Amino acid sequence: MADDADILEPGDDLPEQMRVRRDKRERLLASGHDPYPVRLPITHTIAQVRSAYPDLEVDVSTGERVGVAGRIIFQRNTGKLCFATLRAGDGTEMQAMLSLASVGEDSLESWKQLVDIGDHVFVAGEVITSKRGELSVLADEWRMATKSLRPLPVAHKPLSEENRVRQRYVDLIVRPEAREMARMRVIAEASVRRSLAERGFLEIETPVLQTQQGGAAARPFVTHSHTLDVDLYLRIAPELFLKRALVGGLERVFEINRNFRNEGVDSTHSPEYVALEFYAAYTDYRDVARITREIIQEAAVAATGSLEVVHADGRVHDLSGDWPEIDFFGSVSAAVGREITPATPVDELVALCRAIGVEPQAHWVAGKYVEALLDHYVIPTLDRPTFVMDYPEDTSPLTRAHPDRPGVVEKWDLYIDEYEQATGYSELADPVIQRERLVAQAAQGARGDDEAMPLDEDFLRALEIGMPPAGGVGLGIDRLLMSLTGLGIRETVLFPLVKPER
RNA sequence: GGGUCGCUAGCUCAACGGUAGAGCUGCGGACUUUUAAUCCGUAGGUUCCGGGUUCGAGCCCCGGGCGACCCA
Repeated sequence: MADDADILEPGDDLPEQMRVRRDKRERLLASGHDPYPVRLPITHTIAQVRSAYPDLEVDVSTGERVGVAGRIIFQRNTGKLCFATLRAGDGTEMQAMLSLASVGEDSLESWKQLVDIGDHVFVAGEVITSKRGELSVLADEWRMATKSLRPLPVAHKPLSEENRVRQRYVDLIVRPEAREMARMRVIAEASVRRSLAERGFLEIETPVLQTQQGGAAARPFVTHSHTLDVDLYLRIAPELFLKRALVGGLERVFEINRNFRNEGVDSTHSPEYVALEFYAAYTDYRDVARITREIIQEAAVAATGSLEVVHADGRVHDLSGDWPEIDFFGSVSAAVGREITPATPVDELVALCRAIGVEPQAHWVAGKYVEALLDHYVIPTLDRPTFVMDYPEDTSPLTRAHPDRPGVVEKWDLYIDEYEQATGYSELADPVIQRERLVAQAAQGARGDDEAMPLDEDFLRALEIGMPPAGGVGLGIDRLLMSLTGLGIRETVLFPLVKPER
C-alpha cells in the first residue's frame, strides 16, 4: 500500500505537514523524550476531575494537583500562555493551560514547537478555572503521550461521506455523531439481550462455517476446508441450528448473529450484517410479534430515551403503543382494485407486475409476484410500524400453513420506515411437509434459482425427532439502528465493507 | 446491470479550453485568559489513472478506477 511506503521511506515526496510531524517525532527522540511512552503518571481521568469540580467559580485555584491525558482537539497559543482542549475516549473534554510561570521557558517553548492537534498528551498540574470559567489543568509538567504523524481534517467542516466510511478512526475523532452511533449500537444490543433474558431466552452460538447453506434464500459466500477437503458456506442464517436446539429441549433460544450474503452492496444492503433470531416453544407468530414489538420499544427507550425517535433529518417517528396489522393479500387486493388470492393465476399476476414496470424472473413463483405488488403499492403508504400478516406459502417453505386459508402461511413482516425490520413465523414442525417443501425448493435450484436451498438431511432428521410448536423471529440489528436514527447502514456499521482504494 | 453526477493542496471547496486559487490546517513572527483565539508574513499541487483532440486540457473525447444518487 502507498501508505506503507510513506512510513518506510519518509522522503521529500511526503506532504509538508507529514514531514513536519515526522521531524517533531525525531526531535522528541533526539532530546531523550519517548514520543510513544507506554506508561504515564496519570492520577485521574478527565471525567473524574470534571465530576469532582462540577461548579467552580471563575478564576479559582483548587490546590489539587492531577495528572491527566487526552487527545488535543483544539489549540490556542498566545505568547506566554497556551491553551489546549484535551478529549478522552469517553468524550469528556478538559482544557490544559501552560503558562511561562507554571512550566518555565524551555518546556513552554518545546510545547509550542512539538505539539500538534491530534497528539495525545499528558499534563500534570493544579486544577483551576480560567478567567472565562473553563475548568483547566494549569500544567507544571507535560509529556508527549502519542505523536500523531498525520494532520486531522478540519474539525468544523464535515468530512466527505467516503472518507467518513473509509477512515472511520478519523470520523470518530472529528464527528460526535459517529461516536454516538457506536455507543448507541452497544446500548441497543444490550437492551435486546436484556429484553430476551428477562423473557427466559438463552443466548446460544451456532456455526458460521456450514457444510450446507440453509435457513434463508440468499447466495452464500463459499470457502474451502483443506483438512476436510469440502467446500464450506458462510452462514446466510442461523435458523436451522436454532431449531435443532429447540428439538433438543432448549425451548427459548436466540442468537445475535453475523450473516453473510453474497449480494448487492448499497445504502441499505451490506454483505455482512447482524441479525437477531429468536425462537420460543409453545408460542405462535402473534405471540412473537408482541415480543418483537416490546424488544424494539425497549431498545428505543434504552438507546434514545424515548418511544418517539428523532431521525437525522429531524422527523419524529412514533414507535409507541400497539402497532397496526394489515393482511398481505387483503392489502394488495385493495391496492390493485381486485381480489388477489393464492389461487390467482400467475399470468394475471405477471400482467399486474408488468404494469408497474416489474419484469418477472423465469423461476418466480406466484407469491413472488404478489410480494412485488405489495412492495410497490402498499409498503410506501405505511406511516407507522406495521405488521403485514399471512404470507403466501410458496415463498415461505419453513412456515406453518394457516389453518383456515389454503396457500397462506402464518408469517408476518414488520415494516418500519418502509424497510423490512423483522419477520416472524409460526414455525413448520411437520417433518413430512417440511421435506416436501424443501424437495420442491431443491428442484427449483436445479432450474437455476441459486437462492434455493439444497436438502439438509440432518435438519430433517432433527425435525423427525420432534420440534415443539414454536414461533420464531428474525430481526435486523443494523436495520434497528437505522430505524432509531434514520441513518444509512454504512453509518450504523462501524467498519462497513468498502472496495479497496487500489 | 442501466442512467446521471462527482473525484483539484492535509481537510472542505473554487477556477469561460489560456499563469491552478480560497478558507481552515502547516511553517515563521507578535501576543499571559483563549474557546473554530486574533493579527502580520509565508509555504503547500502526479487536478483519480491511461490514452486522444488542440498552439494550449482541471475543463473536450475514449477507456479504466473509486464514490454518491436514481432506476431495474
